[in-house]
Amino acid sequence: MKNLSIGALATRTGVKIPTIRYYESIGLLPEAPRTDSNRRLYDDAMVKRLRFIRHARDLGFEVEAIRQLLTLTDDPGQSCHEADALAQAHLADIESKIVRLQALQEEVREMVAQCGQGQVRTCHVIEVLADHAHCLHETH
Amino acid sequence: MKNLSIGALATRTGVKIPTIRYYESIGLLPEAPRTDSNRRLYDDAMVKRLRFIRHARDLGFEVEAIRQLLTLTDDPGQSCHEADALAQAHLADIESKIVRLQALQEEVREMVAQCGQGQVRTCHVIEVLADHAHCLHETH
DNA sequence: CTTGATCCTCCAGTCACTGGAGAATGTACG
DNA sequence: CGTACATTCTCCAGTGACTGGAGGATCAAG
Repeated sequence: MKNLSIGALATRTGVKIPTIRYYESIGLLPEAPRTDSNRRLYDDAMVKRLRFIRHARDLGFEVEAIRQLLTLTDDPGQSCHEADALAQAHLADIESKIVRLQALQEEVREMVAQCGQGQVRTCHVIEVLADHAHCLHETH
Repeated sequence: MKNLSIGALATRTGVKIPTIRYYESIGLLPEAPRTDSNRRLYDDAMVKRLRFIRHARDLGFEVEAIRQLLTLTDDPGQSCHEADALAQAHLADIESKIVRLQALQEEVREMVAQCGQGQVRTCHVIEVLADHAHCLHETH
């Protein structure tokens, strides 16, 4: 699909209009071409890019990390050295997030199971998520 | 360990001192007891609670969600009805995050593998993460 | 051609921190 | 015991990532 308005882009991605303009202003999205009357135009490629940004933000990645990931995809001929190091760092980060989410999931499930027996009794979500063993690459 | 200073708590959890005070100010941490000279005192329970908060924030949960999760654990006798609904909602959210992280992981891995052959060639991180099928419970 | 929806820019507000100023307190060494 | 350096205190201003309102232009339908 070509020539989407900013509103159409917003409904297709779940990203609010002011946020889309904000992403453009900080360079996460390229400057959109405009109509004669100065309105922004988007296409399917932008829908995909914006959905990617939205998911990554929702998963706790900050804008700078997303910018790096996007550079990786925007610049297919770039040197492998930098790209690889960057990708490895992000992989470690992703792995750590998955492990901690799974621990959290397990604990909430257990809590719900106990709940089925009448009351939320002993909950140790905190103990599990606080476990330092789940911090794979962090320095604290 | 008892009677930790705010600095000791900060180094044990990786959370900065002003952030700890901020969490107290918004009620995520209880008001810490003070020494005669007005300095905050913490114990191991607070180390665990704070590590939990840090991980959850890092995983993209917002403060309100964390507050709810903490209420679940703080209040073991609470009614099951509310707690269960709340926990189910958080479980769906966690599941969705895991799925999207795994898709991202897969794609970055593939990108790195291609990288081993010389260059970052065709990268479709965006396509995968942008896939609407990965949005399990969201309305967009 | 009017009416309502959508868009524009600009700018102020919110959430979740982050850090500096200035003052008080603690700790360590000569 | 004093003095020097570290740590803490409160208050307040700044940052990152949005979020939303004001005021005005433009578009699409009837």
